[in-house]
Amino acid sequence: MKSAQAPSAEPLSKARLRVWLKLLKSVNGIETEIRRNLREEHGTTLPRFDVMSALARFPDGLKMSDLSSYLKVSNGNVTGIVDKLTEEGLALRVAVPGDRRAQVARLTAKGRAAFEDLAQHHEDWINTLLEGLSAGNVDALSAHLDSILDRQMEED
Amino acid sequence: MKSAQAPSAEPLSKARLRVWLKLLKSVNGIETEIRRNLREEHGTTLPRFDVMSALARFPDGLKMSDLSSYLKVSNGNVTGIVDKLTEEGLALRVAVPGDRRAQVARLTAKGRAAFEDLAQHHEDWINTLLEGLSAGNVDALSAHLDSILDRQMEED
DNA sequence: TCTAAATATTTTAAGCTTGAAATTTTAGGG
DNA sequence: CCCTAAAATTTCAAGCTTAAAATATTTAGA
Repeated sequence: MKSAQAPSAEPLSKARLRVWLKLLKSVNGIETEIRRNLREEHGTTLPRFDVMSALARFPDGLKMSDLSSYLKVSNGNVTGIVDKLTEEGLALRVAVPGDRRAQVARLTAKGRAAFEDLAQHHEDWINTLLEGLSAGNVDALSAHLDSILDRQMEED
Repeated sequence: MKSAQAPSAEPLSKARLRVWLKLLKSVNGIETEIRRNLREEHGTTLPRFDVMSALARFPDGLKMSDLSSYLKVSNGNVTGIVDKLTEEGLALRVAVPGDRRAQVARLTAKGRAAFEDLAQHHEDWINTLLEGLSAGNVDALSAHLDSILDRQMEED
């Protein structure tokens, strides 16, 4: 007895490769535009925005190591970015009582205000860039991404 | 008379922002794994793979400027990468007859062989990373990405 | 022919990113 | 108490990336 599925002209691995390239192109296009907006309209960068965004979610601050694992970047990376934000008065480091190795990074009031402004514009940019997606499209796309993300959870 | 659409607890812009973050997470997760495989198993990097991949598609070679616009990166960027590939005997620059400003970058035989090996592994890695997507999922996801990409075409 | 603008590429400075090494501090076993 | 391992962070070297400046060449117009 034959297989239930029709023979495909293209193996599934090729179709997956093709959709991967399309995924990459979509994300890179949006990311390039966001970086351009951040630079030209706000004189900042995406890594800085990402760090500020993480710190905004944790008003009590985040240990440097928690910040880097949250953002999935190296420890050394966040060191430099927090250094710069601190020089500009947007963030600060606070000693952790009871552990002199650790420090917690926090946004200053100025940093919070700057982030609120950036975040609103960021949402607007994304809303425009994803104009082609209806509410239904968003849900369907989200479900497909979940099946990719599920696999990533497993491997750690 | 009331609007046909039910009031949503969450505005569409928030839903789009959420799916954008998920898109980013999916792509970054896959990309990190590909970079790790390229580094640990083949001693190379994604930018080098991308350049080799572009050159492999154009056996007669690509002008440096065509290469950078094809890859959507800066001119200066490909200069450095082609320099390194050339030092290693994987690529070479050929003068363009009739225009002494321009040069065409090409893969050497060694470069083509190296790329074939990388490309096969790359397809395998993607096939595994996207294991969660059936053929039908791939097509549906692809359609959604098209509606994002369509918009990117417009703005140039 | 001369020359200004356009084109192709490389160079440069600044910032991002990583993995690995170095530093400081803490924790635990003897 | 001592000493080794683990943990938190920073420093470092190397590579990627960009925008802008510099260089070289070609094109087109006066």
